[in-house]
Amino acid sequence: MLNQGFLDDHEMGLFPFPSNMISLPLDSPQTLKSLSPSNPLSQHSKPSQDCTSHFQASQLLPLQTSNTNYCAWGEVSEIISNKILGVSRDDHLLGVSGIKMKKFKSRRKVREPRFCFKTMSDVDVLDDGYRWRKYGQKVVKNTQHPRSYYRCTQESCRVKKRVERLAEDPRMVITTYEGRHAHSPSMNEEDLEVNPSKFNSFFWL
DNA sequence: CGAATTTGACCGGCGC
DNA sequence: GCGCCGGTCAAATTCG
Repeated sequence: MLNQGFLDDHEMGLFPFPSNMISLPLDSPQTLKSLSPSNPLSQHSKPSQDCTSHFQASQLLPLQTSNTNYCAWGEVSEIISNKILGVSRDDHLLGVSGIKMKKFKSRRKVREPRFCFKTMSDVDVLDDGYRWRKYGQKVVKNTQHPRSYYRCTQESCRVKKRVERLAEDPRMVITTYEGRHAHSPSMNEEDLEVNPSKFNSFFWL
């Protein structure tokens, strides 16, 4: 696991990755801030001049929990797609959520909220505190690396995630979460003793 | 031997 | 209607 030092303590507070996960956007936070003049999020959520603030877990939450706001969430994903993953609005090279949202809008189909991010890691499956069972793998068009599909092992929890490596940089892992966990992360007793609040604010909590 | 993974088949949406 | 494509299923296989 490479540590590029993107997240300092302060940023960890904004977006609480597990300690073994390193967020590594291609663009710096400053670059993301430059999106703000055309930030589509301002129509749907609290006005913000700083796009990076939408990476705060606290502000992501309302977008994730409301079906009526899924368009706004799509815009979030699209920003991530454009600025972090480096794909354009009309680029179908990667099947990430931001691109898919165009179809969602036209079909008015309610979909589970999604969140995708990119990490630099030797391993495909990052330890995010939840247990996952693989249910499929697919080679998607124009990519040399297969995409893996995982479901949360918890009964009655429908959260899914897919994992793929970036074609341009195989060191990069793109993880896309879909849905909300209806339970706490599963962890062994050792974790509970050492750090009982380790995952308390992670992602959908 | 039960659980997890693999992998080809299948399905539904979409574009032509 | 047909073919392509992404996503899922489920039988077979592997793993612990």
